[in-house]
Amino acid sequence: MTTYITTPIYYVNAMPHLGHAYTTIVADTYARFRRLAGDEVRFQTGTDEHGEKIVQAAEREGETPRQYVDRISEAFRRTWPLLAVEPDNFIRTTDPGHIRVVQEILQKVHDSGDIYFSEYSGHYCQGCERFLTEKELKDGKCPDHLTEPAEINEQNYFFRMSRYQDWLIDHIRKNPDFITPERYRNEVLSFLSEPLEDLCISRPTSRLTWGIPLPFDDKFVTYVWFDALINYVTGIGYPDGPEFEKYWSVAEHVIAKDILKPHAIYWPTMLRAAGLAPYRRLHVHGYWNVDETKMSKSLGNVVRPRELVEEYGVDTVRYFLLREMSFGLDSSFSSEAIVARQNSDLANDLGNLFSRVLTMIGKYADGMVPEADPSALTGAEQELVDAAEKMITSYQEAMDGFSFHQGLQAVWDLIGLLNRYIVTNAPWELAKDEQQAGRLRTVLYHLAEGLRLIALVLRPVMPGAADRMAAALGLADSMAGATLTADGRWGGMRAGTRVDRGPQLFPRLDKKKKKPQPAGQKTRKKDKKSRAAAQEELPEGMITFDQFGKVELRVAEIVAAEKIEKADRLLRLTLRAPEERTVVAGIARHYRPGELVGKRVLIVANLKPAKLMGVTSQGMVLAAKETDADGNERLVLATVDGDIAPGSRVA
RNA sequence: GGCGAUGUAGCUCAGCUGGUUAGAGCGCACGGCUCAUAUCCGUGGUGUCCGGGGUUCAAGUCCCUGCAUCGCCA
Repeated sequence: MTTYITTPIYYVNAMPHLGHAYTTIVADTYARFRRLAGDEVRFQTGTDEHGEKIVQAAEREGETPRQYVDRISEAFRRTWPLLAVEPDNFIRTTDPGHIRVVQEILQKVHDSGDIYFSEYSGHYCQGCERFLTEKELKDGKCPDHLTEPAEINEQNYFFRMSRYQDWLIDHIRKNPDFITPERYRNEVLSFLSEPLEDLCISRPTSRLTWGIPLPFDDKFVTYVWFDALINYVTGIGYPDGPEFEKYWSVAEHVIAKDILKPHAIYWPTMLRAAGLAPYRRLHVHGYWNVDETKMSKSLGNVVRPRELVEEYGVDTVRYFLLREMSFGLDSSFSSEAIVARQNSDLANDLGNLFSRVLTMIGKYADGMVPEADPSALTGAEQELVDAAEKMITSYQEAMDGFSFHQGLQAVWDLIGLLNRYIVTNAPWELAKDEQQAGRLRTVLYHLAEGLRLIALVLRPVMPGAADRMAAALGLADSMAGATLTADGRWGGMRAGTRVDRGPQLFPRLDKKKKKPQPAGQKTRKKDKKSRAAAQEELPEGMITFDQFGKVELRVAEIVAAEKIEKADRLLRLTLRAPEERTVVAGIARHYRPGELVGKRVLIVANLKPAKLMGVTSQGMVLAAKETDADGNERLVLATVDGDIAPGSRVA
């Protein structure tokens, strides 16, 4: 059996965050799981590097697009080892091999008549990198970017996607697991119940040059999605590499729900038009909310994988993400939740189980796994063996269906049973009685064997911790090449194996140890008593709801903006909130005055006025600050998600 | 506005094609053990299964309707 698993290639206009980390860890875990099941596996990730937004981002950073994409792509590449993610291939859409294949496919689809030239006019939004329909506009502006789209009348190439609509509907209906979980399959079918429009796949070079030139018309470059999706086949050597034959028929993609449409609709129809088979499965997951709200730059609650690993360790992070989220649904991320998982699941249940078993083998069996005494077997052992085999089966089913949380639950059921088995059989009592020596050896053997199976199935999820478990069990060498078929059944532990307790697998974490919370998070409702208590011993860096309430935040509309002479980072803004006021903001390096007018921003309205470069500032504009790996700062104004009157209070 | 999903214990969620006193984990309370990372084991409680109608011998589970939240589409 073979497996080909991919993550999306990540758009390099932002640094890696929790969402990227989750998708990639899922794919890595699945790759490791399939290898454990005996498959030959190919796992690919990479970066998507063309398009207008990249050009703009590069400009902001004062770099050429090439320098910029090299830098960010490298940041992604360097992130994966921190998460114990080991892809077989890291593809970039700026790789010459990829570019060549994209052009070949375009030519092929063009030759077969599925690409045509047509005139198009409409409202083009730069932020969205696409034309907006009349109905999408709000007050003549793009609802997402609050900017007025440009009226553009241009000629472009279109992919005849509509031609494959019926085929696609049929294919999805006939293959229930083509798109999973089911909710997303339904969503796609519902979308397909309306006539599909053809896809505009070109951008004129007059507007954009950072892209792959169309092979049949050098006055155009390729639309990013038509370019990016093709990475899944170029990465395995399409058209004539041997790997392509081997892996394409079993291709599985993992994505987040925001890019469902390109993957469920554009991509299969593109493949069909190019004469290629569709991928086998598409796995769609939800979002991580951070402290109950969406993760976004403007809220300043973006979670960085590097920081997580530094704080909790890679195994805990992987375990938490896979255990906490029901694949497909949204989930909440918080430091409390991860600490709770670490302490109760990893330290108390699993870590402590290893510790107590290994100590007892040390004390009662000279540190060597004893041989079970067949004459001392009871129903308890049978129950344990049955449960272990059942665990392996449900684990495999769950992992294969991307139900990682259920797979882990099955493992923890066995961990619970082993802990109970210890208590009911009380080896410390057996050790006191010579007559019970056979019984003691039997119990200890069964415990060691249970641990072996647990270490085995945890390898895909927590590779590092599983290695440490294997080492403690004296199985460091044999575990490395283990498979579920050969080693996933009861009885693989050899009597006489020397065990070594080693250091704690998972230390307990102090619950109070916690980062300062980002501003704006919801305060938990508490009764009066505990709220009063909270005031007395407030964790460092936290404020009470009342204290927060003293800050008067408001929405303000920027009506004018101009540079302040001699100050290279200050702008004088005239705001309506709803009264007119002047605010000095240190954003001159990040925004040009012209692009600010009309924006609705958030301000602190009751800040004591202050003079900056001779101008009195009546308040403060909120912006999120980001510092990248190289220490470059970037400011993004905090704004509101929708149309609301200037002066509205923010609470 | 159209389509869809979700709404179950303090929290996070399981409950397949309707069938005995509605479940798990965490948290909480009490008890037990001592091999163990103040860990583990046992016991316990609370639920208008979102509201309102209906079908049925029987509904958290099906139908209608309302509310709330979210998503996709326009």
